[in-house]
Formats: sequence, C-alpha cells, structure tokens
Amino acid sequence: MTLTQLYYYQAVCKFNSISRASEFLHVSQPAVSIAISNLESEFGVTLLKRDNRTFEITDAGRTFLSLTNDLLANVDAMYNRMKTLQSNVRQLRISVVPLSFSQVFQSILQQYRTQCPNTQVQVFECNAQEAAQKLKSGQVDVALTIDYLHQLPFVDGLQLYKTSSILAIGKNHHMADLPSCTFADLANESLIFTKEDSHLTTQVKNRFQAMGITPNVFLYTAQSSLIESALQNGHDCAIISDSLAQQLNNVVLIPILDTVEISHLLLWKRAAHLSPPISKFIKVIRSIYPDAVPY
Amino acid sequence: MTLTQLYYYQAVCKFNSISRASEFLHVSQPAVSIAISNLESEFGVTLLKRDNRTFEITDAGRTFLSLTNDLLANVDAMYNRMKTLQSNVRQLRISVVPLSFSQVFQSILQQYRTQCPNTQVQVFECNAQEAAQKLKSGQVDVALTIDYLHQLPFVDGLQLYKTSSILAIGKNHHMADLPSCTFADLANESLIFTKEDSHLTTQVKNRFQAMGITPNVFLYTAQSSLIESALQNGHDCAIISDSLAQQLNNVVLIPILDTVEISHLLLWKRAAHLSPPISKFIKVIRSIYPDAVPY
DNA sequence: TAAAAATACTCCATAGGTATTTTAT
DNA sequence: ATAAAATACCTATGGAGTATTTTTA
Repeated sequence: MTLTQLYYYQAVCKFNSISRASEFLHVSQPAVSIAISNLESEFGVTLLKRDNRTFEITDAGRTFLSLTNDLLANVDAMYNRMKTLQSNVRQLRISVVPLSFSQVFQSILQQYRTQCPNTQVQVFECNAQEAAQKLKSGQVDVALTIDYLHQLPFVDGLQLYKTSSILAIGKNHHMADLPSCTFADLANESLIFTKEDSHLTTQVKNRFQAMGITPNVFLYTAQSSLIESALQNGHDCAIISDSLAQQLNNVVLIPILDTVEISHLLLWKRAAHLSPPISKFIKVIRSIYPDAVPY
Repeated sequence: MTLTQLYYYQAVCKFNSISRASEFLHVSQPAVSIAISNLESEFGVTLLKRDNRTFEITDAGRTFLSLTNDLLANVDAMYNRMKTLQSNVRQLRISVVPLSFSQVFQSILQQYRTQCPNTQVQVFECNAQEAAQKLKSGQVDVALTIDYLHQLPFVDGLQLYKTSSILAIGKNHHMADLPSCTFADLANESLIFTKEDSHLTTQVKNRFQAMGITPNVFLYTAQSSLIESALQNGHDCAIISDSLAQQLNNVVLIPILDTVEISHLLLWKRAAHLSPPISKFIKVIRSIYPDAVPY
C-alpha cells in the first residue's frame, strides 16, 4: 500500500470514474486502473465490482474508502503540523524566462515580499528548457516560463496569459502606414528577433519555413534598447512579443494576421502537498492574474 | 513522504541509530540515511541533529515521530480492519524444494489445514532458483527451500535447520565398516548424487574440484527408491543429505568429516504487513521448528 | 458506435544496492 | 583505530507513459 494508491482510490470513489479521477489527478487512466487493482490484490479484496465498462463500489470498498479518508486526513494534518515547525528561514527559488515577464515581475516580487517578508527569494533567469530542468531536479521551486510545446508530466501550473507576435518598425519604415501584415509580407525584410525569447523566434522561423521562405535575419538580441535604436533607421523590422513591444518607445506596432501565440505559465513540481512559500507564491500570482487557468 | 520513509524514521528513532535501524529493517545503511534526509528536505525541517558520526533528535523530530507513530498505527489498524473483510476463499501458494522436505512436509501441510481449513492450498515443487523467482514475481506466497548462496534482498525468512552431506552405502560395500570418511576417500568411487537436491550436488562437486578430483558419477536421480536399490549391489555410494538418508532402508550411513552443509529455509516476500494465510503458515512452521532463527 | 476500463508494451525515475569517504570518539 | 553516517555511483524495479483491445450501454 502506498499513499499514492490511496489518493488515487479516493479520487476514483469521489468521481465514480477511473477516467475522471485520472484527469483530476493529472495522470493517465491506466495508472489509476493499475493502482486500484494493486490495492485489491494486496488486500485480497474486491473494492470495485467492475465489468470493464463501469463499476460499483463494494461493501469492502466502502469500508476501505472510509479508512482511506481517515488516513489521508491524518496525513494532511501531519503536513499542516509540520509546516508550523519549518525553520523560519524559508526560501523560494524562482526561475524567470528573460524579457517575457520583465514588466510585471518586479511587482510580483514586491507583492510576494510584502506578504512573505521572512522568505528568502532567489531568482534565476532561465529559458523554458532550463526552467523545466531545474524544476524537475528541484533546483527551483516555481518557474515563470512559457509553453514550448513539450510534455512536462511532472509539473502542475497555471496559464497566466498569452502573447502574440507583433511587428515593430520605425516611424519612417515603408510599412509604417499598414493596418496589419502577414508573415508573407516580411519575406524580403531585414528582420530583428529577440534571441532570448527563443521559443517565439523558433515558432516564427517555423512559420517562414512552412511557407518556403528563408527569413533575412539581421539581428538577434536580448536587449530591448538595442531593438529600439535599431528600428529608428527605418530599414529593419522586429518580430517580437506584444508584451515586449509595450516597452519600446518611438516605434510603430503592426498586428500580424497569421500571428504566433505563446502561453505564459507559472509552473511548479507536482506534489500532493506544496510547501508554504510555493503555495503563497501561487496565491500572489492568482491575485495578479485572476483569469489564469490550470495548465 | 512515503510510508516506507515513515517506517524507516520510526525504526531510526527506536534504535537511536541509523545502522541498527537498517539492520532491523533488513536494508542497507545508506537506504535509511537517504530516506531520512529526503523526509527532512520535503518538510524543510531538521529531524535529527547529526554530525556524521552520531545524532540527536530535534524538537521537530520528536513532534514528527509522534505524528509518525500515530499515522503508522492508523495504517496498522487499516490493515487489520481489511483483513477481516477478505474474501473467505483465502489461498496460500507454497513452493517446496523436492526431496528436502518430503518427510516433514505432509505433517506441515496437515497442521496448517487443520488450523486454516478455509484456506485453499496450492503446492509447487520448485528448486531453489525457481522458488526465488516465483516468490519475487508473486507466483507463490511462501517457499520451503534451501540456501543456495544467492542474495535475495526482497525476502524475509527463517532458517529451520541444516542438513549435512552424508555417505550412504550398501551393507556389503568395502567402506561399510569405516567410522567416517572424507571427500578425498571418495575420489575413485562410483558415486550417486541426488539430482534434484542440486545445491548439495553442486557444493559437493565444488569440493571435489577444489581438491583437483574429478568425481566418477554413476547416477543422478530424484528418486530415493532408485538410490536405495542401486546401493544394494555394494558397488556404488551415494552422497546425499542426512535428511534424505533417514528415508533409506538397508543402507549404512557414514559421516563425512569435511562435510557440506545446506540451510533449509522458509522464505516469504518482505512486506510491512503479511496476509493472514502467510503469517499463519509461518506460525505453524515456527511451532514445528521452535529453534528456527531469522534468515 | 462510442466511451470506459483493462491490457500490453516501453521507458525512466528512483529506491536500494555496493564501495568509499568523512568524521568524531 | 574504529565505528557510524554521509556520499558517490550503479543497477533494477515498478510506476507511469502510449497504444491497443475489450466490453457494454
């Protein structure tokens, strides 16, 4: 018997469905199915009377459920009790994708520090892959990152908002008067990409490639000021995220119709019980992004 | 947090020693060491104030111990409660090494059946390797087997008794008057081995090999009656276990001074909680072999 | 026919192993 | 010097994945 099996069993009983439970638990349906049958074979009892299509809880199953509920409540209490005993030097290690969160991150940090003055915060600037790595290996506790289309089975998260690619050009650029454009229109332009916001760059390049276009990239940079000054000559144009675009002065922003979208996420390692600094951080983020949805 | 970690922590506190606990738990010292430090890092608490050589339990550790004791008591109660709900068709699958237990196995079985008339017993005749395999894969619940010098980290067991190799010969054999012999004396004899009692055979052959002797083996058999009749001609001699020797009629038994010993064991898969048929079977065996020691 | 659970397999994270190092007695 | 715990590294198992099959509403 493992606690995981009990959590699974509890969920199955709650939802009266293995599939629904597996969704709730963010694991695959067979994982739950197997966990239940392992419990049954360990105890030599049929918990759920099944017929491959649906099931009904048995008397033994009901008894086991009540024992499970008690035990897991006990476990819960244990975690809560231990939280109060944690050493007063708590820490939270945050990974942040460069540029993407720059405008809001300071205020996030400030709010968190106000609410948790005793927690020592450490920030790491990491791209999405590095963030995933560090989350997995426990080097960071939470990650403000972007969705780079990889399966991350070991995390839970919130989708905070999405950004789109947008075209930023100087006021005297020949496209400055257009109401909108498409990637096709940019085939022959001299382009600037945000190097560090690498997933957007990759996505946009994939778009070009799909259209058989080899983009003419003049500059990859991580510095918004460099983009800003480069655009002033009216010759180049930058494909950047709209959130980054907000930070640029003296540029014209033109929507791209066949735009590329990037999800901005808060991720943390999946666990039955989150440490107080982590759950507090999630709470702060939720208050800032009330529309955030589970990832 | 896992239940295993809690069991380990409980043992460490009970013995005030990681090493002692690891012995008690039948796991290696680092396994326990790591389990404790994983608990500590999960809860962000120091449970044991350590200095690489010894440790002292902290206040948080004491609290955690009491929580652990409560939780594990709860787990215990859960197992006990579930035992009462098990389907009334219980089963016990036993693996028995051929020959070795033949004389006592019937009485073991009879005693067990008397005490557990509702348990359906299934017996498999397996050699030591097969028995280990089947225990591991859960194909049998307990194994009456012999120690064949392999590490079996996943089992617990009892050492019931030891048998020695002994020489069995016909009454008119030229060695029939000797008070004892050595393996060296048997270098040129025509030998009979119990094929199925393969570990004894292997051990004895190893002895011969170590002495640079190539034994002259006339017969490998699993049937004691065949050995018995073969010995009557006074030409051959059998190197068998003394327990098997008890079953032979009309033979002379001569001790071998540099004898080979075989431990006879009862093994079961290591688990925090044993099923009722298994623990009952162990109890029966214990009553039959009161001097049995933990394996 | 569709939806739910079971099954078959593949893979990887991790618990546990051995060997070694560190440290305090 | 010794004994205990920590550390490093390796192996193997089992949990969780995907893909597929089975089953019944």
